[in-house]
Amino acid sequence: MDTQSWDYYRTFLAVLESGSLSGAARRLGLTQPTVGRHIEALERDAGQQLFTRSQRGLEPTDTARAMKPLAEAMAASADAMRRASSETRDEVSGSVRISASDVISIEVLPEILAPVMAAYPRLELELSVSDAVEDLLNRKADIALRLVEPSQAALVVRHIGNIPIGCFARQDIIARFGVPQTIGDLRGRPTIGFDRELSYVRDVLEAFPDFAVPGFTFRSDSNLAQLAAIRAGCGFGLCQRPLGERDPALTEVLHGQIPFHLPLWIAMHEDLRRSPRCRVVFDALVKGMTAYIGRTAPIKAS
Amino acid sequence: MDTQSWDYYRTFLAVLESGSLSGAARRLGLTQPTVGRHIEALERDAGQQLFTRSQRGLEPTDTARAMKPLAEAMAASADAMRRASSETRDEVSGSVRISASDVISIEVLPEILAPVMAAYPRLELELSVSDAVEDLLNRKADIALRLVEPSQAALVVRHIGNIPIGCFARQDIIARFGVPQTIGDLRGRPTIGFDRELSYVRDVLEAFPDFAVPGFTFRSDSNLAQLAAIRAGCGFGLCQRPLGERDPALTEVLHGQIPFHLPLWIAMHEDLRRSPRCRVVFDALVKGMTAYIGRTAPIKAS
DNA sequence: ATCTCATTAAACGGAATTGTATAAAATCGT
DNA sequence: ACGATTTTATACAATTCCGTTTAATGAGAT
Repeated sequence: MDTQSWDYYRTFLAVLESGSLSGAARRLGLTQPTVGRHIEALERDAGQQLFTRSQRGLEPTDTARAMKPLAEAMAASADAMRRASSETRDEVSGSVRISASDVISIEVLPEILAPVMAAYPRLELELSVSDAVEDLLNRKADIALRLVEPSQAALVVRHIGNIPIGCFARQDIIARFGVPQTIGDLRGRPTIGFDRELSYVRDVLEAFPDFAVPGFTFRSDSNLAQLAAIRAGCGFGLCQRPLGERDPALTEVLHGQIPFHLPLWIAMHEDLRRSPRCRVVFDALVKGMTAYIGRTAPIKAS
Repeated sequence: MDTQSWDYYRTFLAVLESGSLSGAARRLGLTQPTVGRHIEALERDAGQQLFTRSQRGLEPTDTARAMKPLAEAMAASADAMRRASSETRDEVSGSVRISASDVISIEVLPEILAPVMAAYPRLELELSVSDAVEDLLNRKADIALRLVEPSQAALVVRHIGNIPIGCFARQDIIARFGVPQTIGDLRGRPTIGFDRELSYVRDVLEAFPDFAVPGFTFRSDSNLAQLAAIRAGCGFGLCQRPLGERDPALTEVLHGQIPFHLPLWIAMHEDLRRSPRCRVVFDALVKGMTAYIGRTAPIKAS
């Protein structure tokens, strides 16, 4: 019936992720024979092999591969339990796990979170840089900042606003290549953009067919890399307008001609609404991100 | 770091649900001192009490209560792993957990599932009678039959159709009270309906304000109990038309005047699409439920 | 008021799991 | 081609964890 230790599932996941008994043992602080015995027990219970042994590790079978997301869900819940158990009553303490995109995580969140940490010395933060949407479902994060509307029940979501996108370049680039007046002027100038077309880029292009994409001369799918390229003077590129505006070395061009904006949502699991530590961080994020969007000069009517 | 056995979380959940160390020990097949040690270890790690001990059991603290849904999620994932691991490659075997409403579970599913079990002797089925929508998220079920559209990502959903609702009564009731010609005629006759207004009933009434609800003379929130009442001759009542039609003792009245129907959806987690055992059951359910809806005579245009 | 039945808490012996040590095999690099 | 460094698999010793037993405490019923 219930004759199976949950710990076996943990070592199962470690084996799956590390690819070998020895690697899993190192990660878990166990020994290789112990890990081997756990897998053995699981296979005995399942009535079939879960891994094909070889000399360079263990290859999972189809069954084991099908079990992986479940094991990951268990791990996420276990981590969330540790976080929840670290919270003391009526005091902001313990750990909060935040999930956000790379640009937001690196360019925006630190300055918002620093005063929170200063105000609550016993608060710990974990920042998961990820765009995976299902983070909150599987409790891989307590709070998520998303650029699409979370379509989940049992979530408390807050629509902060839309992050405007603008086209920026360094002054020396503008001095050398002049100020483009229309999007079409970008052709022939050095531009920074996407490499392979990401799905959301495709969506944007479908929505705005008028926005002719020039052939980018610097291509990367990482928004962070694009931002760094803009700052380094690789050419003209798109980025969130608040980021471009606060960098004194950058100047905006094509003002009002970029029809993109990113809807920003902050979401949290409903169960955490009464959790002081999550509540504090959630409120700080709402306030901070609102200010982040708000300090942008409004787009003048074209 | 990772210094905590996942088994402790299992015993934690058992203590939470049973309310005492002894009860949890009985359920888990452990002993009371062992369970006590597990909780002790968890509290040591959390740095705070999770339960207040008393002589009639353990009362969870707020922190422990906040951890409960996470522990339940772990348990659900662990169960799902056992089910997944029991599946052998290219053979329909192992266990499939189905979630459906009470009426569907009892009146419709058995006849659909019996031939499936006969065809695959090594297949096991678990039937969870529940209306909880988040069943699939937390992997508390492999396949769910729902009467509302599942608004979840990562699900493969199939809209089967709409289950028509009709008004039925036993012949002796009709003989004694006559055939009502309009809904208004139900007033004064014995009727079967809801007790407290359920949320979905409220939604229906909002959608069809013309449908004046008579004061029911037999009230229950259980659709199953209402059906039993109709069959027992308690009066006129609403039920799924396929159910009413196939019962020779019942006769439909007010044909075409009942504006309700229940949209029927069958949903399964995307990960299970390639699982033979789930696939077989899913397909059988789609076929069976389609037939269930389809054999109903269409409502004549009024 | 007393008896009975539950509960938790603590001490001790035993069993099961774990770790250590070693062998065997194969891959990767030189 | 051969050595070095992986890996898994097996035998044995030790520690940890568990179960049994006991005591203590309080609640509920007669």
